[in-house]
Amino acid sequence: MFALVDAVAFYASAEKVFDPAIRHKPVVVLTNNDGCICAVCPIARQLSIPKFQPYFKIKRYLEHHDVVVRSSNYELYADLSERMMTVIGRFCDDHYVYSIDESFLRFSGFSKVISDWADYGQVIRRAVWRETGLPVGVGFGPTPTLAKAANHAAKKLFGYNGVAVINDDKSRCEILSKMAVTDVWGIGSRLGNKLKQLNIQTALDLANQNPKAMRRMFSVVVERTVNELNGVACLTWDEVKQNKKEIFSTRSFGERITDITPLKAALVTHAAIVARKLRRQHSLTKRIVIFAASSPHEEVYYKKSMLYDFITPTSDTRVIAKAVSEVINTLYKPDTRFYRCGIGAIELESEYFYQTDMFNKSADNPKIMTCIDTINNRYGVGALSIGSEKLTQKWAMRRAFLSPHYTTRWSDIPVIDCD
DNA sequence: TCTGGGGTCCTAGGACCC
DNA sequence: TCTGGGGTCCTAGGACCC
Repeated sequence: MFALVDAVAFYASAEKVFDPAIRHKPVVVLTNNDGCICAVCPIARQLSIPKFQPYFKIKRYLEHHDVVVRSSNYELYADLSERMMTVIGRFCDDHYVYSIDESFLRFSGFSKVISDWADYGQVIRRAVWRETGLPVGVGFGPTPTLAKAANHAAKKLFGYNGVAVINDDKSRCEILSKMAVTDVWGIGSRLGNKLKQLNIQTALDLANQNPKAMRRMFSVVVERTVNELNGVACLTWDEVKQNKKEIFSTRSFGERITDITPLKAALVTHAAIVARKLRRQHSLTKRIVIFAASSPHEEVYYKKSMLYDFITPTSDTRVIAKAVSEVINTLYKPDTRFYRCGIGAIELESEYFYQTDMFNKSADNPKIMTCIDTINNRYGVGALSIGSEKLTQKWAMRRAFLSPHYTTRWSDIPVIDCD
């Protein structure tokens, strides 16, 4: 049995945890640079606020309906996420954090102990609520795709109260028949449109297709989805937990940049983020892509990207930052209004099977990196960083509606006034 | 006045080489 | 006279997810 646990409108719910005044109000959270709406709480959802619309386009509508608007407080969300995942982890024998607010759980042998999965789901919900103040939905299913579907039912369909279980054909058909095909994990709007032309409307319609025919018409991914919807496991636990094959860090700037110094500072910061992510999954990269670009909405669009190959694969922040120094002059173009930049590690290999080079000594120093990671894990990311990250903060993101860092900054800790 | 997220994986098509 | 294969690498863009 698998389960998928995720938070209801995570960012918006996180904003409500330490701010009782907005708990019963419509709340939305914006993406980086206050660009788009990315989270809509259930109360705000009733106002049919669309996700991923540019904020400035619906600003007036939000004001008119007295909607509380917040910038992304990533420091707060990351910390609450970690607490939430720690609680969830207690209830299964293995779990995999799939994104900041969702986690796959695996239960092997639990069926002998647990007679009622729905009850068990409520136990998990109550524990997370009690210990973090976050509302979560829980979906159980015999395959990861069905667990995802049950999770959808738990949160969106009437009568489930936050927990749904698929454990026989009746519950499976019941839930899948009420789900649109585009609510299935892996079926987006494009595939959805094509499927609708074949009169495949609901998730159950899709489940009833011939898997081989689906493969011929679409892809092996759709075939796998059909099988999974029928309880035939195609994604093994190891595949669900697989390491990333590419790791990117990209960001748009708070304001357009024309100087080379802030561009370099931003890219070195991305180098540090990518290297940290690589180390976390015990990977090294042989090749990275470094890019900078103007806004695609600009009249003349400028984008330059460069590949950089390392002689020996690396996950060392300093080595990747040095690559930035080497290419920055080629990337930079004077009088260009840079809008975003980033770095991606695109050819990864495991650090456990590292092949040394006979003629070139690796510049990596794992001990220094481990030391930096340990300090940053304890005192916060950025406590220790590469000097050129700090050259300037001119590129920092815009966050006009930022809430306090309640859990990660001493000065922001909530105070209860007892008078 | 002007504003438009970020991450991962996959594939089609072009360039180049033998 | 005219025809014409197959592999690798790179890039851009599509698709999906949250």
